[in-house]
Amino acid sequence: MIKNKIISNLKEAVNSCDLELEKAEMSIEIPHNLEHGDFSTNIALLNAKINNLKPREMAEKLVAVLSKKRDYKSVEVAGPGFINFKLANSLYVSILEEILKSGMNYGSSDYGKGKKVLLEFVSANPTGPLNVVSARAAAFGDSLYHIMKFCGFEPFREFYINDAGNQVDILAESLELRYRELHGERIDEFPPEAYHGEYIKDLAILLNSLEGNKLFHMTEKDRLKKMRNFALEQIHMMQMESLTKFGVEFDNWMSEKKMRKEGILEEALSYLAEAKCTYENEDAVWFASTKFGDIKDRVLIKSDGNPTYLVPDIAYHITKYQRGFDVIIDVLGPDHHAHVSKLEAAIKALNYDPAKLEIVYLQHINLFDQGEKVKMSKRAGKIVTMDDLIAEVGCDAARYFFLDRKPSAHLNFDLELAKKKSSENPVYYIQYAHARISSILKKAKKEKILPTKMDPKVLKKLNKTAELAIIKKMMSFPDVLNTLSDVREPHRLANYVFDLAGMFHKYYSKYKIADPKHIELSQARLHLITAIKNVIAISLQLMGISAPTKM
RNA sequence: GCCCCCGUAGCUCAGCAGGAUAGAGCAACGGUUUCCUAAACCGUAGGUCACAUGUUCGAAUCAUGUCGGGGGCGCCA
Repeated sequence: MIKNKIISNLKEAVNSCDLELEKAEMSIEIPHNLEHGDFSTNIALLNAKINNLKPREMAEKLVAVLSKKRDYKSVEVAGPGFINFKLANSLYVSILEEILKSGMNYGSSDYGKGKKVLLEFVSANPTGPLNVVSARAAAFGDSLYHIMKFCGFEPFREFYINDAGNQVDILAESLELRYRELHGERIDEFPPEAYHGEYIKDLAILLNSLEGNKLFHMTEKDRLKKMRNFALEQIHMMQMESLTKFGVEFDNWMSEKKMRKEGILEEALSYLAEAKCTYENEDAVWFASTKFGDIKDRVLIKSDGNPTYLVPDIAYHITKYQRGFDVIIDVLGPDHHAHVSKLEAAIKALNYDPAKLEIVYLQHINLFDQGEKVKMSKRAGKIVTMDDLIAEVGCDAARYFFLDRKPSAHLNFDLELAKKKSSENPVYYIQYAHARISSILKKAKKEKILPTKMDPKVLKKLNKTAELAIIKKMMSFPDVLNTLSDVREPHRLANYVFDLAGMFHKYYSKYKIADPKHIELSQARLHLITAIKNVIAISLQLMGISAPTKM
């Protein structure tokens, strides 16, 4: 909003000076150094050449016009040709008023222009409890959903259930073995590819309590089918429960089994055949993906007649396109980037727009406890699950720690730190700022110095550097949200709110906020911290973290 | 061999659609409480932004290459 104002002022000035703009995309920045003003632009550096001027000369011409505006305390040329703006205090006041008026809607916008966005995340195999990578995906996807919604996109959350295919058969067989064990059978060698986790034993016990030995009277085929459906259903419920506990919801659960029943695999295959990019070789059906940028051709139908995982994957993505999304975001784990070349090839082959598909890769997580890396082995069934983690550090800390890092970076998760209730732990530091403000407001209310309405004359009392800096920080909030909804990086919000909380704590310890001796000044400050509280609360809400009023 | 991610303070990491003097937290050291929540604050110290070349008014940021770390490359999913 302020930025737009500056841009239009600049363009006016350019016109009135009879100058030209070669590169219209100048930057309007908030300089790190306060001496460089509140905002700064490089317009003259970018466009001096075309006007046959030196950057500083062009900047001076513009400044001559701009400094007549009332919104700026000063407009100056600096360095190699930057133009630095200092805002008039009245502008700060009007910004603060706007923040307060917007309340919990501050920062929301129509920036996304109602673009329909499909966000697919977690999509863990239904063969076991959710692990920490799924937890990271859940925190990431859910926050991105809320942020994009807040920024005017129309996002849609989807979980793809891989409930068909080979690994599901292995799941059924694993359960069968545990079930037979329960009935006294000795299993000498539990196959290495089977699922070894304790949860399979629990499922066997549960199944046994429901069915007893009835299952042995069925044919093997029927029994395995029963095992499979039972395991899938139970594990799916387990996963949903974990996600609910974590505060993560989905708009749709897409079942591969169901899609297969609807004949969507055959449909996908026939589309590819129609596009003339399949062929047979050695009893298998191949996709000529090299025609579309892949490094080698891929098998679609194995020589045993079964489809590879690629077919349902392509079929699923066809549905994503058919459902009319403008943006399709796949949040994938660290071991999936090899899929994408094949998938993209298929999308090109079928003439869908590959630019609509965006892949976000989440990287690995290493858990550390007491400085030691926690060793996990999926094979031996020794993994830390999402439930373990939540039980250990709590939802708030877990979500914050997952969001604090950019998705593409490996994440070292310090369990000890996440459990700490001190300023070392950033999530407490932020929540504490919120609680502290709540407490001050409560006290001010009791002492009857809490203002009931806004008065610009009162707000003008805010003129300390720290106060203006905080307003400036809050002023950038909508921009931060818009940018991160564009680049899909919620970690920027975590960083932002941490900074804001820090600014508040420092401000608090330096200045008395609610002081009955100075009513007007106190009221102005109470307005200021109310605004801070709102911005912190909004940020935490978007990250799925609670904002306590008392700690 | 090919592909993806990472390399910034002792540690964990921000900053990267190019901008002015590179930031924060932790750890280290030294301080702050008759005062609205000390779950806080202040101060000190700490850097060849892995390296090289290029692009330009300007590079931690972009490009190419090198080195180092992590992960991935089946008619498994």
